[in-house]
Amino acid sequence: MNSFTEENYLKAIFKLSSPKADGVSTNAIAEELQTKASSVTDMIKKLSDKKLVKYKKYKGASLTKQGKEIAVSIVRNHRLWEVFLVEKLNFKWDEVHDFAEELEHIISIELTNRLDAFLEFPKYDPHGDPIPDKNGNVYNHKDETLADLKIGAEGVVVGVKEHSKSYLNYLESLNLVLGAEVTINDIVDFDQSMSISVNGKKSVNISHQASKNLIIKKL
Amino acid sequence: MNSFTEENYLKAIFKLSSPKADGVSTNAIAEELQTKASSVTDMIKKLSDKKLVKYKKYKGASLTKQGKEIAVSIVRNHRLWEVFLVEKLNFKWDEVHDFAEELEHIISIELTNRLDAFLEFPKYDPHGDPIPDKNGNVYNHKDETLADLKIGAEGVVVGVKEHSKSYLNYLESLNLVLGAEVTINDIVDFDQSMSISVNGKKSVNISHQASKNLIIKKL
DNA sequence: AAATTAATTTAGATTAATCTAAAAATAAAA
DNA sequence: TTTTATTTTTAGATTAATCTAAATTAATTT
Ligand SMILES: [Mn+2]
Ligand SMILES: [Mn+2]
Ligand SMILES: [Mn+2]
Ligand SMILES: [Mn+2]
Repeated sequence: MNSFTEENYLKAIFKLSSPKADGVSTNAIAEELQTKASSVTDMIKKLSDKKLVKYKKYKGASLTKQGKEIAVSIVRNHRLWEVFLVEKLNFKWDEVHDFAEELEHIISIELTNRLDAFLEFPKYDPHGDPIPDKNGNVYNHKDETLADLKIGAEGVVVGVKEHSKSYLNYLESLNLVLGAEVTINDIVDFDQSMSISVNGKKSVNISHQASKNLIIKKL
Repeated sequence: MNSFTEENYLKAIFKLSSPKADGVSTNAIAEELQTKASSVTDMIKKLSDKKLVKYKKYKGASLTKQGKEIAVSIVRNHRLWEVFLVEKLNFKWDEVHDFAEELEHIISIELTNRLDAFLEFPKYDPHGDPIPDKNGNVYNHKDETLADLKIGAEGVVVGVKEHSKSYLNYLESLNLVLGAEVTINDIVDFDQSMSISVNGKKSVNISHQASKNLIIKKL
């Protein structure tokens, strides 16, 4: 068995991995987990001994097949529990992450699959993040954000790249929830802030900081 | 915040406490938690420092008001999650305890109360154990077991005193589930084993070992 | 009441996860 | 290609939870 700590390291390395770069740096993991580089070195050695992580001194860490399987199953768990908390217990999308951080560590394929069935096999979590299927396949959104759109373009909100309470609350106040339709009316050249219409209502303003974290599917 | 370990100690002391005796012995706690007496001494000192446990050297441990509140809220959590797992995810009554042992440590009054509401405020868990209410009140069953009944007596199964998989499976094979009606047809004087009818069906035999762990409400 | 047995506590070690500070390796700049 | 800056690793300490073995206190028997 793996400790919660080990599982959180696997999840962090999974999150920080990209198809291009070969290894995740010690500092990046430390930043993600709010810990120190020296602690990270210790842990990735340990995970390497357990054959969950590939590690070469000074060359960063990457997940083995087995390590990735565990990481994906935890992400699957996390997102399914978030769906449960929003759909069944009526929590808001900004309230569920911390609970899911704990629930995700109850590792049981049987439990996860039954939860999945109970929720009727959701494809996305309350933040638009894709839920990995039984076999560990994840189909991520194209990484197109509101900030990438041109004047006149239209799109639908399909996800967020930032999960803080304050950001999610702010989006909600603008009705920029999942499924909302957006039209770009104007872009200010100076700071790239935008005037947009949400669901055809009157124009509101949104900063670049906010627009670049909103994932959009163009219409 | 308290660690899982600390919470498990509080729960153990709660479980072992009785209105009559004043303190729970070190050895009893060690036995309950499958650990050593010396470890227990260390932990109850720590919980005493935190004012969750009253402790006098060599005199055993008991919960303070605050310690008891925490223990009861964990028990409430545990039993509600067990109901969820059986009622919503269709697990069997012998499959849910270990999951609940983990779920119970996600401490949030809000989460617990919403789960309670979602489950429509159940009074008992899948093993017949009473679920403490919002205010921490628990109404236990009278401690009358099948073994206490006389020949000719009738009763309803309302709970179990033993939660092992093998016992629960055995009961199920005899249809001795919650709500089943039992009639005592005969008692063998030698070993106190019983011949009983379940829901009016033909007589089956049950050992004293098994009958004394089945909680019954007389009709 | 003294001796024996049982229960409990203390002393000292161990393991996991963490940290700070210093050393070593790599990357970037001059 | 040296020098400097950054990143990463190592060395050594710390804290929580555990253990074994020894010492102490309490309970039970003689
Ligand atoms: Mn989340
Ligand atoms: Mn999410
Ligand atoms: Mn249980
Ligand atoms: Mn139960």
